[in-house]
Amino acid sequence: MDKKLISREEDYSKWYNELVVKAGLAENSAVRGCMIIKPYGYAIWEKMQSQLDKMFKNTGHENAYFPLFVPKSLFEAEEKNAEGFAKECAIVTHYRLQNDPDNKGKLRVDPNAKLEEELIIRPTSEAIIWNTYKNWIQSYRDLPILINQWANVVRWEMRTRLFLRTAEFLWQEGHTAHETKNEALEETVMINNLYANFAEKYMSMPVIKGVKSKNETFAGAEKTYCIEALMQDGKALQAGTSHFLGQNFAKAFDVKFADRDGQLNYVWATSWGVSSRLMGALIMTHSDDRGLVLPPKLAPHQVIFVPIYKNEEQLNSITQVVEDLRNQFNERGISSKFDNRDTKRPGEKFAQHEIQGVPVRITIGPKDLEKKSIEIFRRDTLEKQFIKIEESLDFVSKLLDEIQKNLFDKAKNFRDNNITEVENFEDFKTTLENKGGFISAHWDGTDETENKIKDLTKATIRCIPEENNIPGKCVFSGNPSSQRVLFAKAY
RNA sequence: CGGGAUGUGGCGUAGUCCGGUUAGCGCACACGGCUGGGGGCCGUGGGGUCGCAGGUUCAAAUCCUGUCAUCCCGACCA
Repeated sequence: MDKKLISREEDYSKWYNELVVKAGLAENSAVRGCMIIKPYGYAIWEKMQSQLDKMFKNTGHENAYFPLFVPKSLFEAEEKNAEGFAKECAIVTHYRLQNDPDNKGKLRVDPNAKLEEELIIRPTSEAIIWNTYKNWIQSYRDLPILINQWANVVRWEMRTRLFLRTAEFLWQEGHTAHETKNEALEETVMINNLYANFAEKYMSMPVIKGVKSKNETFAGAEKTYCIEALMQDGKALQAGTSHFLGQNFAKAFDVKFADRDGQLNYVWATSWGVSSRLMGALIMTHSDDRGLVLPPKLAPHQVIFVPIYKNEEQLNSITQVVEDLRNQFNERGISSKFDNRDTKRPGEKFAQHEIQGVPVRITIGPKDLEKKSIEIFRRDTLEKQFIKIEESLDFVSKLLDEIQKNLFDKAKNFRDNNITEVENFEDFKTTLENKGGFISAHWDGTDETENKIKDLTKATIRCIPEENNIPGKCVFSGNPSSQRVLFAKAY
């Protein structure tokens, strides 16, 4: 691995890209805009996945799986949704290849194998799922339907970026059907809170909960709730969305049910999702110039043991101590790994685990065994200390909690320091230019103003936060505003 | 799709303007040894259709034409 430290003074996206590759999380694939997620990166994703899955199930949801292909006729049924995704679809038009008569050894698309109806590779699954729900729902007794799907989707974006925006990405998408508007709205809000909770408790990433402006609302939704995070370069990242779909999809796919009074009604719907983009969020929130910094709750292993030895005899006595400690850790729910590769020297191991963000490293060598102590290193503050072996279990257990909390506090502190309230458009522009981050400003609520501000500054309304109802005057138009909203440049 | 740039062992590159020995270097890799508490040292070695196709020439990584791909900046976006 290159010895050069990753420096934030260089271009931030270059820094980010190098970090992702060097930490062994992912790399660009030969297929345009697609990414290969390597085992270490996937292990982190699995941690997120299993935690989220648990949270969904605790709130009454079940997993299911729907097809990758969406027939075009289904896709176009909900007009706004179709329009929103039309420009970024991958489309299957043929089903067979044949030997190319003009080009020996090559294959070509068999012109006779054209599909009667094209298949869209799902950019999201509302269409195919609602076409299915139509057959599942007749009565209020069939409701609610609370389903989540773990899947890949494809969006043919012009410009891509590892984890943050790839042509194919992994996500979960929840699709629920409800008897009443209120119930659907409650579901939407509940999920948004669940996402916020996950981001803050597990990713140690502070988020702002709120609602999207009309411009930024999901295509086909009535209302989009979201969680927004701030990255270290001052740009905002949409980390998760939860949509109240009203009856739009029910009407588009003709999903009616007999209500408690025997009346036919359209069902009320929600959909919500988070994606492998959260990996990018995790990386950009905590990493430093020495690499990744993982919150203990999402680290594939929380503790890495590195032995220092000159001969096999020494290694054997170290191994005994390590195995004993690992058993104790395991019983306490602390995951660990013993890096006893004899193909790498200690210095290189230190560097590797550091760039991979392992929260705690324990080094044990002959000198330590003599003193019955071990060296404990924490990744977040880079501090080392020596601890008696018999005290190490309690120490590490507390330390992991402390790291988890410290990462959150640090990120929150940064975030809070980068929310600036401005009262006029001049300040708006200079703050955005010089400081970045979120700008809290009054807005008259019109698309027109939002678009003009976007054209002039590239900043968009990231969200209309909850719990902020003090009226004022729009920073751009001077017209009355019901509350402050958060502007930022976004990923 | 518009503007810009770049394609040379696994990775990063020199050489291209001004054609001329066997295409050079660093990292990585393999072997041997010294080592081992922060990416260590010495020695030896393997690995290249210079993106692809065509042309000019005694001679092409280098010049010309075409083509493909990738990256950056815009429009688009989880």
